Amino acid sequence: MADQSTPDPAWWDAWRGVAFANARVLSAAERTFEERAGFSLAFLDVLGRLFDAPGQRLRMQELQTRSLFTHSGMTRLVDRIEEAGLVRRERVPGDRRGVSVVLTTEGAEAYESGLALHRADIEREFASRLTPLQHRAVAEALNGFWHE
Amino acid sequence: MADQSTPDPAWWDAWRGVAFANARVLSAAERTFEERAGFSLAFLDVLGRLFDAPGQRLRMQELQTRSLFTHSGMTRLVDRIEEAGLVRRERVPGDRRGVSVVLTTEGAEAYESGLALHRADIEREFASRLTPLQHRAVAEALNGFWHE
DNA sequence: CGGAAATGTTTGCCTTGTCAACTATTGCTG
DNA sequence: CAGCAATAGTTGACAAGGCAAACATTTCCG
Repeated sequence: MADQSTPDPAWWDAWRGVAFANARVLSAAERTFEERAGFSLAFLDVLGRLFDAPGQRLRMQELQTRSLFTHSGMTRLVDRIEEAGLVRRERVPGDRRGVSVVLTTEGAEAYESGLALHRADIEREFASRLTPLQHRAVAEALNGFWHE
Repeated sequence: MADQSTPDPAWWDAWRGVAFANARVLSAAERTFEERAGFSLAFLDVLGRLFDAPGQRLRMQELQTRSLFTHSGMTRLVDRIEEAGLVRRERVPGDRRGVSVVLTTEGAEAYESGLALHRADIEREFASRLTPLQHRAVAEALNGFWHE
């Protein structure tokens, strides 16, 4: 059996905090985002990766590894974003298997305005509950997770 | 437009850290959990709420607000857990609308062994990457999210 | 008391995401 | 350069979750 004498070490509380904060904040932020922005947070995430990429384009593969979707999930997500006119698929010169996903002008605009909305939501639901000191401590402790 | 001169304040980095850590850790932990434990992390979450509840039972409503599912989602999740024999629905005496979800003996056992597995995964994927000081800092900063 | 509003839960329909299998293309190795 | 493994991406079948409406029961209130 598990060791009952160490019920909740600090790392467990830290993890619970992360899991709960993420779930609560995201579900609050997601609730109204779509109707205000016209698209979902999943779209925003993909648009952001493309926005920050050189040439505002990425291969499907890179999109898959940077965000947390499975292969087929990303195919269909990009399908929907493409239908909305925010990205466009292009053949990769020199590799006929590959596809580049390219941000359109409307996509870039949608991203910028969507991001502003989303940041305001996060500021209200998340940032306002922590002190500046806590912001820095959390950022410093967790920033290893989004590069590796 | 948004103020371009404050690109990424600390609270934004803190939020990105939370969101990314959650996604990465959870997807790594989820990958093999089901085959080892015999049930999903969603099950584990529900079983845990029941395990900690007085009488190891909760109304659907309480289950819904404590975990982060919508109403209809919880109905069907409990359906599946019940099919697996880990919980049982009982009528609430005095309110014929209500249902209590009660942990079975197998459910309690499944929870305890599942939790041990899960904690080992979290220790490996999350805890081992932070210092004890960081554990405490993150726990202290975020623990407001799982009580409110 | 009788009907309207509130509460507790489930159901129907649809969207989203996953897994495994499939097609197409490229790279490696003998 | 033949053949086989690896890479890139899509598809089909299906599971899981969301929203709104439905249903059943209880409470409120004139």
